[in-house]
Amino acid sequence: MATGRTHRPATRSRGIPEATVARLPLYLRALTALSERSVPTVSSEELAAAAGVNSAKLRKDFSYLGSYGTRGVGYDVEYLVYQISRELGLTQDWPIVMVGIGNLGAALANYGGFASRGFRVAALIDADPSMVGKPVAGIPVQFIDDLERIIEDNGVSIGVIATPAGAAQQVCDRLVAAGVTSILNFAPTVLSVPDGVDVRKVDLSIELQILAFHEQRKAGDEAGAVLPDAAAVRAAAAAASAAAPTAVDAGADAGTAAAAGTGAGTGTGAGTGTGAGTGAGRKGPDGDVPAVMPA
Amino acid sequence: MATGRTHRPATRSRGIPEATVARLPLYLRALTALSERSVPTVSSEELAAAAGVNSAKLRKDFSYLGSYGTRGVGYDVEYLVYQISRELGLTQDWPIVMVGIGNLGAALANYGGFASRGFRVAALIDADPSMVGKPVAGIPVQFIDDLERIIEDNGVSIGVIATPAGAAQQVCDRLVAAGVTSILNFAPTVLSVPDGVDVRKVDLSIELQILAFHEQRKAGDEAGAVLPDAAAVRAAAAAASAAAPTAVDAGADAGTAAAAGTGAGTGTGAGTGTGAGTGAGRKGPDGDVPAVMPA
DNA sequence: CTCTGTGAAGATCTTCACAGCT
DNA sequence: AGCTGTGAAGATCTTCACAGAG
Repeated sequence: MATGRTHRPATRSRGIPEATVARLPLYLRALTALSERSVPTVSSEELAAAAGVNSAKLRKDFSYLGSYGTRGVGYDVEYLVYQISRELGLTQDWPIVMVGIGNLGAALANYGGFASRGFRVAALIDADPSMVGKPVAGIPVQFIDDLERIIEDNGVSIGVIATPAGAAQQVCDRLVAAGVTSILNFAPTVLSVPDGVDVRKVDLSIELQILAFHEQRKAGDEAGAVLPDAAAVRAAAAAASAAAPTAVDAGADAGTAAAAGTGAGTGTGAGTGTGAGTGAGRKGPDGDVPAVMPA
Repeated sequence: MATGRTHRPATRSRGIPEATVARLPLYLRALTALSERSVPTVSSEELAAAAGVNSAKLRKDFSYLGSYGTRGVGYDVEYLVYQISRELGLTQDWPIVMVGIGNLGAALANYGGFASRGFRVAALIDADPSMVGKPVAGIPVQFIDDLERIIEDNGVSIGVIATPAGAAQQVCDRLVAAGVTSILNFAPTVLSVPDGVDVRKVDLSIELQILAFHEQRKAGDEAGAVLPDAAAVRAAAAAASAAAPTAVDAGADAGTAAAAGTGAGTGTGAGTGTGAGTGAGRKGPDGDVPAVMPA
C-alpha cells in the first residue's frame, strides 16, 4: 500500500478469479519441480507448458497477483514459488481432520502429499469403535464422539469427509457446528452448509461418467458418418414417451448395439446399494481436478 | 417433438456444453435416489435442489438434451434417468483397467461406485511383482508386462492411472499405444497425450490448496479491517527478491520430498473428480492427491 | 394457474495481439 | 530483440424473465 505504483488500479488483490485460483496449485507444482532442479528462471511459455496451460492464460493469471516477472527475461522461480504459496495461504500450517477412515480415508491418510503443502493431519476420526486406537498412517484413529473436542483443541478449520454417503451430511453438520469452515467431500452426496462455509467435492464416479460421454461420442464418430442423429432418435423417443424406451434405445446407440440389449431396465436403480456418482459442488468456474500421489 | 418448432437451430444435439455434461452425473444421481423411493415425477425446482444447482440452470441443461419435461407437471423420473444414462453412454458396458494398485489404487478398486454405473473393472495392473496374483477387491492383480494384451483382450478404452507421479507418463503412453482413448489420472503430473485422447485429473492436494486460499481470505476478513495489505507485503517481498525465499520454500515443498521417497512401490492416492464447471478435459497440471469415494 | 423451455442479458473465462519495459 | 503485462475481442456459462403448453 504505501509505496506501490500509484497508477495501479489500487490493489486488485481482492478479486482473483476462481478459475485463476484453481490453477495456482498447478503452477506451484510445476515451479516446485523447477526449483528442485535448481532452475533459476522460466519464461511464461516454458512454465505454461510444464503446467499444461497456454502462456497467455498463465500471464493473465499472474497479472492478478501482481507484476512478478521481468520483461525480456521471465520469472524468478524461487520468488514465484514464494508468492504463490503465500497467495494460497500455504505459508501457514493448516491442521485438518479426516472423518471416515475406510478404504478411501486410509488411502488418503497415507498419501504424503498433504504435509508437503502446509497441511497437517491433526486427527483421523471414525464412527466404528473397532477402529478406534488403531494407527493409520501412524496416527491413531479417534472416536467420533470426540469430534467437537478434537476440532477445538487443534484449531481445525478444514475437514475432509470420507464417510459413506449416508453419514456425510450429519458429519458435515457437526464439523460446521464445531467451527470448520472448509470441507472437502468425498462422499457422493450434496452437502448443504450455511453461508460462509466452502465445500469442494471429489467424485470418481462422476469423472468416469464424463469420460464415458466423450468416449461414446468418439465411437459414434469413427463408426461411420456423423452420429446417426440424436435429434431424430430423440424425437422418436419423445413421441414414444415413457412408453417404449427399449426401441429407442437400440436405435440411439446404433453403433453400440450391445448396449441396446440392456435398454430395458436401465438406470432405474436396480437397487444398487451405494450411490454412484457424485456431484461437484462448486461455485463458479472451475474445471479442474486434483491428482493423487504415490504413497 | 418430431413436430418440433422448425425454427430451431437444426439439431443442436452435437453441442452439449461441457459444463452441462459435467452436471449430468449429478442429475443422474439425484434422479436415481428419487427412483429408488419410487417418486414418479419431479419439478425442476425439486430436482435442482437435490442436485445442488439452481432450477434455471437445470432446465437450461435439460433443454440441450431435448424436451423431456411436461409443462405444469415436471419430469418423469424413470424416463429422465433413462435419457441421461443414454446420453452419458452408461447404457453400455465400459470395461476399465486400473494401473497402480497401491493404497489409492486399492481403495479405488474397492469402491463400489463403479459397477453401479456401467463401469466394470476388467483388470488391475501393477509393476510390483510381489503384488501380482494377489486379489484386490476380488480381482487378482496382473503384471504390467501384460498391459497391452489385457487391454486388447478386454476391449478396454478407459484407463485409470494411480501410479506414482514418476511412472504416470510412461504408463499413459503404453495405455494410449494399446488403444485406450480416455484416461483418469490420479498421479500428480501433467500427462501429454495425442489428440483424440481425453484426460481428466483428480488431485486431492489441489483441492485442499483451493480451500486453503478461501479459508485464508475468511480469516483475513473477519480478523479486522481489510487484509493486512497484500500490496505492501508484495512490495517488500519484491525488494527482497530472490533473496530470502528459502525459508518459505522449505515449507512449501517439504512434503513433496517425503512423497517422493515412497515412490517405490505402487501408486497410491485416491481421489476423484472434480471440477466441474468449465474446463473439460485438460491436460494437466499437477496436483497432489486425489480423493476417493466411500468404500 | 403451474411449471417447462428458451431468447436475451449479464457474468466469467479465454485468447488475441501488441505496447512497453529490460 | 525478448518477453511480460494487459486492454479488448471472443467464447462460454449463468441467470433472468416470460411466452406458452398442459
